[in-house]
Amino acid sequence: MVDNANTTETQIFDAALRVFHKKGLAGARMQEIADEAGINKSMLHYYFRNKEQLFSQVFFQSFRKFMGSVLPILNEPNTWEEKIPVVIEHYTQVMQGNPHLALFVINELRQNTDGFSSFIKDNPLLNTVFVAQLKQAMQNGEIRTVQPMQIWLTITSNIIFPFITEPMLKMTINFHDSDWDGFIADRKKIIADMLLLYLKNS
Amino acid sequence: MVDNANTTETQIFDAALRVFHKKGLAGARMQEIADEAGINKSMLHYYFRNKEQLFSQVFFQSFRKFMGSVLPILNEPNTWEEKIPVVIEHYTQVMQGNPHLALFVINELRQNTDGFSSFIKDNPLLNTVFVAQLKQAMQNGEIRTVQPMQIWLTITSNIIFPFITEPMLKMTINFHDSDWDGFIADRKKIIADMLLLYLKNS
DNA sequence: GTCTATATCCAGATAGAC
DNA sequence: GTCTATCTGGATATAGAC
Repeated sequence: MVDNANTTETQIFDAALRVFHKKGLAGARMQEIADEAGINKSMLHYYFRNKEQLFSQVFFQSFRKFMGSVLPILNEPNTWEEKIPVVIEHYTQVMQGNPHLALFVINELRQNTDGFSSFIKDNPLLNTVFVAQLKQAMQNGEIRTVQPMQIWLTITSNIIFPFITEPMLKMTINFHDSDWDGFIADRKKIIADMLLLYLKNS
Repeated sequence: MVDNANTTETQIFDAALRVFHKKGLAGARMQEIADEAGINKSMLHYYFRNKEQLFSQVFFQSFRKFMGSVLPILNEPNTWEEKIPVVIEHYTQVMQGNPHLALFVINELRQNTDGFSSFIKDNPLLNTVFVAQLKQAMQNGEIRTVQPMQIWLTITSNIIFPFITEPMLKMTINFHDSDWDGFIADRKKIIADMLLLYLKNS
């Protein structure tokens, strides 16, 4: 099988992803993407026709990575309680590997709600095994009755928000880089402990 | 005293604030700001010289509203326990009154870390009465020992993140507008309860 | 202070040689 | 497929009349 991982097209795509993630659709420049890819600007148009289409491809891959990558975890055959730290660990690693991903997706989605809504609607988040397990545990009286969406938002807010405000945090307080890693490590445990304690205490 | 609230200059500033909040620095257009203010485009340059300066003024006011407005609350002479729901309520109202504020500040700050750092550093967040009270309670063994920054991030993440992802949430699940208000009302109580439970359970 | 007209620049996109 | 050169539209900014 031929390795197509390093074709011109993928080089452009990877460069575009980096630039769009950092600058957004409005702030990105085709010239900068070309420079980042180390090729000529016309090549962008040759392979992707125009800026809009190049952006679309980057956006949809990013959206899937941000929203879709967690679904398999939520549908695994372990307990809801076991899933929580796994989800936290998952998002931590996604954020660490793609520092601009979350803010990019949130931002572009906010500005172009209409354009993407057809692609995105019917997100199966609320139909996962995880949510079914939570509802069951609530019915059984094992945990407090709360909207599953509140639980989901508690998990994601607590782990994603620190990353998107990371530059601000490092600026306003004196975080050294070594402190940051420890801070995130602590945070993973705190979030899981806090949520479990809340759910089980009725 | 003369009322200067409706001068051309303030009309421009208010219009610029709305447009910059929605579109960001890179996405905003001077023409759109002029249209929004109902005046001629040259007026923007007459009063604010150029786009950069107009943006700066908008940004710094927004930053103060986002970060600075909570400081008085944290320094009031009530207990740390009383402050928590007040802070949550405060941020809820700021978000509801300025739907684009948080994402705007987070975003522009991320893209121009250097440009604003001198203005922003030495944020007195960690020197507030609130943080002093938390440390004291930890020393007394009244609450669990955690970095105050973890507590602060738990409060802000849980209440701000849902607002900045609001369009996404309304898109991916079926939130009707009436549900949303109830969801936020529930959320305020959940966050406070969850955090207090966690802190007091050692 | 407010407007119209215009200068200047820059980014996206295309034409066409190789 | 890849490059250089160029076109075109749009956005910031200025000049200058009133």
